[in-house]
Amino acid sequence: MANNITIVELAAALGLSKSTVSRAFRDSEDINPKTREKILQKANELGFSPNLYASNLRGNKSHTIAIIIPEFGNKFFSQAIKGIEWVARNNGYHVLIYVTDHSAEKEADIIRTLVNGRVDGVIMSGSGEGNNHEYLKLLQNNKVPLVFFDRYYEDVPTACITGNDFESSYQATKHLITNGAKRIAYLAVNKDVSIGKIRMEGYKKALEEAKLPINEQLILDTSNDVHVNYQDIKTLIQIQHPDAIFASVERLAMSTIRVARELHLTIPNDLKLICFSCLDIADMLQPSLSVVKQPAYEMGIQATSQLFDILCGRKPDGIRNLLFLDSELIFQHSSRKV
Amino acid sequence: MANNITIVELAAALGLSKSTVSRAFRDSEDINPKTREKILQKANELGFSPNLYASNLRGNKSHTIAIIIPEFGNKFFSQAIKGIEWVARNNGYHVLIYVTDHSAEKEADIIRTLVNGRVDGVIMSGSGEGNNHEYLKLLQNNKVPLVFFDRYYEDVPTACITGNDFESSYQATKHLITNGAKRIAYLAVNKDVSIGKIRMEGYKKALEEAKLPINEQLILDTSNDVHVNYQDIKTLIQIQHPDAIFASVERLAMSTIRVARELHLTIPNDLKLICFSCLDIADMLQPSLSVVKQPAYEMGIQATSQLFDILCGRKPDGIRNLLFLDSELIFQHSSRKV
DNA sequence: TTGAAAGCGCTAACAG
DNA sequence: CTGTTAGCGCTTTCAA
Repeated sequence: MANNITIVELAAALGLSKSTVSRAFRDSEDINPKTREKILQKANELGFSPNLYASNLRGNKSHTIAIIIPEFGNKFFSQAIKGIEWVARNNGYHVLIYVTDHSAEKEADIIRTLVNGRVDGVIMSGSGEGNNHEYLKLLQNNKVPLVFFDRYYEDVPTACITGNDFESSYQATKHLITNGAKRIAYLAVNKDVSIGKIRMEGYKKALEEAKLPINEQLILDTSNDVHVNYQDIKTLIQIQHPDAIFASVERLAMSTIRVARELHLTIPNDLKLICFSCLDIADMLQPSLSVVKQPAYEMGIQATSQLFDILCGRKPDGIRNLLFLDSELIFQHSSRKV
Repeated sequence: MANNITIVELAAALGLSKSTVSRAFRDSEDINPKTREKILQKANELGFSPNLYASNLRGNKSHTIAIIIPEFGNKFFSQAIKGIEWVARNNGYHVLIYVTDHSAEKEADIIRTLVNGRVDGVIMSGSGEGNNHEYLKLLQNNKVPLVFFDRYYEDVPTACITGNDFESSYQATKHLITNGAKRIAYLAVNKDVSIGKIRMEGYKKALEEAKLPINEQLILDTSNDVHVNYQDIKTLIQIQHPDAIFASVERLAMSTIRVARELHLTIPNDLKLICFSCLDIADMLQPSLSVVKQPAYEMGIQATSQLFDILCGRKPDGIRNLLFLDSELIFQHSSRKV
């Protein structure tokens, strides 16, 4: 709860006016350095600091940004947030965090709480579902710039930092083919989000190029429920007998490993596996896991830098502007020919 | 940037007074439901929402809490934050996040930015270093309650949710002994923080009970630099030849696995390993990793609930109050007798 | 260089 | 149930 002592009391204690005290806390040069010194010292002594809400109300800005992400817990988002927090702090900004659990509805709710001045900008990885992104207009109407990272909506014109997912998916799939795979299953996340679609297109391109059939039975659209996914993956493997799996996100690969274990299938002998993941211990898994590793931290840094570019007027808002950062392909045992 | 349209304009557009409009947005019952409906509808139409900073300035509260943690990226903190965010949102609160990189100085800096009304409460896992926690008095002076989770400072009287670390460490060490270990090394984090000390005490108790010597050479106080730790662990193993290692945090166990690999030591044959970790794929590692698994999500939930208890006056602030949540001991291959 | 005064947009008595 | 009014604590002209 805000400070008890106010600028008026501080001023009184010093025999000055509140305007002078106020100046001491701004970058104002209209003040005698000695006076400022005296004020700052007294403030420190009395434990005074200017009330944030009064300042913001006058100044009309919050020095706060929001991060909105669909899930929390994998290395990708952890790293990205770390980057975001770092840049924000260096710019004297604070960071609010929101998790949607992949619910577009929650996403919309959150957005609605942000347009009353709470934040100066938003960095978001989209939760997908539906394609009505009207609520994002709220941000625009309130001049709150938005920057996407990783998962963006194609119909929303704004800056966006993402991976070179088409190319990586293509390369990853090609790698599986090179290693002898012929029936490669693709585990998709939400096809409504950019990455759901694009990663799949890379996969399809590799198949086409190798003259392998694109079998829709081998493409599994997954949910956000880990148990449902487990069952679906199990069924897919039992019925379709793929010889390789390309998981578009880490958690699907983990479920795959558990299913394989239950079905007594050996990776990579019976089933090859590769996935998108930022796990730093992929090489310690049994078997070591082949991954497409996105530069998560860098993505966070870039997204936030772009947001500040917009906030500082160095770049315009509301312009579609995609920046692709290269992922690293790390081939280990899980995808290798045996 | 805040909304352009104000409560006054909305009132004008409806031919009402601004107090009536204000009431429509509070839980006030002093308003005709029909009027409220009309107001809310018009507000929606005009894209109005009450300016946050004006409300906060009047109401003297921010509906925001802060999380301060030393590091970011391991499952423990991810899960805890998830719990915190969940409870906060259910209470209509927003969550600011701050990472200190284990720097007590940064921690103090952050605290200083929080006492101007920015937050109503703070949830923190201490970064340790030094034992001058004077800066935390700032919070108390400004009536901003603080709740610790996991890593607390013993000299700060406040609520604290942590694991039953003494018991878990004791059990984990005992387990290593039962499985034949005689020279058990302990990898400590910062001994200034509660967990650094307490986890080590559990380790020592188990040794004493088994009449094994407590060898300070086998206790490694680690830094926050992964490379330095790697070297130190390597040196420890090469010179002291421990037959087991108890790592007090996950990342130290990961470094140990890498060192063992470099030195061609097999786990658990040449070296047994157990550690504190919330990793959900500990069983997929090679070898599967024995862990002390703290209820991270639950800890976040409990810490935040307690904070709200204090905020709502259901509990007093500034009282030392430790709550211990039981960890789960999961023994897998890395610590087993061969 | 400092002070006086007018709000920022909203809330909460109080009166009607 | 609705309107009037007096601030919340600060910033920022404008005048001194």
